[in-house]
Amino acid sequence: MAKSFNFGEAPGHLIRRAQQLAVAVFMEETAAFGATPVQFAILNALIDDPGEDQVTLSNRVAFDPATLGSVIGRIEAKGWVTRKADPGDKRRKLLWVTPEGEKIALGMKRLVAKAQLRIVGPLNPAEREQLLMLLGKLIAGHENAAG
Amino acid sequence: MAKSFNFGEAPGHLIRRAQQLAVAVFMEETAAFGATPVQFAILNALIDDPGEDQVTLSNRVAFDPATLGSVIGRIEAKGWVTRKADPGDKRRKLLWVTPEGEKIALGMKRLVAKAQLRIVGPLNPAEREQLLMLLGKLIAGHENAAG
DNA sequence: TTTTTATTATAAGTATGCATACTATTAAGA
DNA sequence: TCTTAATAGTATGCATACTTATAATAAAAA
Repeated sequence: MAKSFNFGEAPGHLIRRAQQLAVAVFMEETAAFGATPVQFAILNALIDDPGEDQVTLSNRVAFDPATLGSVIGRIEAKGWVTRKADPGDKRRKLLWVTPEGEKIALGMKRLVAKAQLRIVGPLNPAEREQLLMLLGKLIAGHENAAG
Repeated sequence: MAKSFNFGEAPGHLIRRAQQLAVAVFMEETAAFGATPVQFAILNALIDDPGEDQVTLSNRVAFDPATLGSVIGRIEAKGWVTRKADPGDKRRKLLWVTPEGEKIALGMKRLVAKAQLRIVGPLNPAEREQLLMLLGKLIAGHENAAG
């Protein structure tokens, strides 16, 4: 039977599936910590650059600012980060990771690395490098086209 | 400064970014129709296999059954699909695309193909094929490991 | 300096995506 | 047959994710 559109092999479909399983593997490996991939990414980014404002952070990790706000609200409620108003610009709220949040991020680090390895597990080393290179090029190409 | 974890180059991060922009391109190309990638996928799948039940469909397109239910609820409200109870098994609800839904799917088809091309636009033909192959292998590997 | 524009954060609305629980129904076993 | 297990679908809760709107503040322009 003639398929009306071969959706199953379309880039969009494959990328969605890959994202699906990447998140699943991450959550499986780090279940003990109760942090999602996004939450870990934020903690991690803030450990590298403490006192960042939400917009700068959202650009750095490629999150929608509105989404980032709600995510930060959740990890703030967990006591992993704190928001403090910038004295120099009262519109801004600067973000810091709490000792508790730092403990979580550090504890997860090894497991996250393991998860990342598991995600590309079905590929051999050469293929892994290829995939990361191609995804990087894909993303860079769209970034340049947009911005 | 030593980064605590090189998240920006991790497979999970790159896959998330790719998914992000793939959806954005899809929505941009097909904005006139008001259907999301998931909604289009469902319409399309049901055109190929009319009268399918929700669980079978959810397996075929790799959607969570609970999510699929709510998605179908929305496109049913739009009048694009209808749910009819299976006389042979009253638990099942069989799905059909309405003429209106078929019109939408057909109208979108060309634009979706264009979007898929745009998604891999930054890559040359050889790289595109490589990427799809690698993603396919990645997904297949995890499917076999899980099920 | 007053008006306009831009920026930052938040809120509201829509749409996935998954886990869990619950109902209805069917199938399997004792 | 009666009980138990499995299945299909729905509902609920949590967590993204983006768009648009709004409020507050800041910066630029008239």
